[in-house]
Amino acid sequence: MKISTKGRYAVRVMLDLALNNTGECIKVKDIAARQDISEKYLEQIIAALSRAGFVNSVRGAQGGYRLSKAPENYTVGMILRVTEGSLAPVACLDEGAEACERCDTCETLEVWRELARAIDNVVDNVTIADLVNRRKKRLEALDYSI
Amino acid sequence: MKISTKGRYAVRVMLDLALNNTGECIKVKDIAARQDISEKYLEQIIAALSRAGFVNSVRGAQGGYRLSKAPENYTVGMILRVTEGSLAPVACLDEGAEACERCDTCETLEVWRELARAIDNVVDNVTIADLVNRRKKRLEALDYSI
DNA sequence: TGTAATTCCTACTATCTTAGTAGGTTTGTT
DNA sequence: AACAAACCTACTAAGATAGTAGGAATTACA
Repeated sequence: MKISTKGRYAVRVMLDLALNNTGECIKVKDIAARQDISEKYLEQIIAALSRAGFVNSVRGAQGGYRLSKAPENYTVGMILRVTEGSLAPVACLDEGAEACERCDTCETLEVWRELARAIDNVVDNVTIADLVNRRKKRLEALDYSI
Repeated sequence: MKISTKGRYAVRVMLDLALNNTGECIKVKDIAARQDISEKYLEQIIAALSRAGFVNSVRGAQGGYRLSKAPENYTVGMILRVTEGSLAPVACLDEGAEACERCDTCETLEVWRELARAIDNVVDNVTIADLVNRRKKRLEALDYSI
């Protein structure tokens, strides 16, 4: 029941892009340095985000990436699903899963359904914009305390 | 983010023990047959439940297993934690995890905390007794429809 | 026009986890 | 004594995870 590094890193990448958005392109190299993640591995992760249309890429020198929409348009759930695949806690609940023959007598399935709902409810209700705001508030609080 | 077979099977085993409780010992062989799980694999799973004190074992011929307490004393969460280990979605939140150095600026950690709470809230609020009752209701509904 | 910087693409790999299998030992009943 | 059960430990095949590696394509800029 762990979220993989891929998923966790992807969320951090999206947050990094939102926090460092100046209108300019942001290079993988810079994200990798800030987030302390291998450049090469990040390349793969951001490629998935790009394929999903979450970021726009600009090739060549001075190229890089930018969020394709404003941060409030991306939920943590969207990002995790793109990088991790389904967030359902059992295969029976994956999209396109064929019903197993125990389904109708399977008392546990209902529990997994509740669990899936609870998980979705959290990750689909936090956006990258929320994380940006929390970060800002945290920094403000820090300022006052000095 | 999947629950392993071990955890899922463990819940089914506990439910099976609750449903088939006649006061007599229940043999692994019978559970395996009813649940359609390999006997040898089940042995390992039930051994974990036994070590945790969830079931009592009786060795020798006519031996087997029994729930050590009434079904309402076992939550799905307890069972999953015994067989799966921590249900926390990231290692940072595992019991006894040392704080990583990014913790204080890690906006995502708070999301994982919410997620952990949501997961716990589901699995810690469903007991084996609940599953037994749901099964009974389902069977009754079936009876009436005939 | 050349060169450096960047994304893009594909393959490879080492390690860990999962989901079992296998074989034997101990304990208790009949 | 024979049998049936739990108990114990080691092994293993397949897959997932978390990267590494190397180069090709594209573009800005000198």
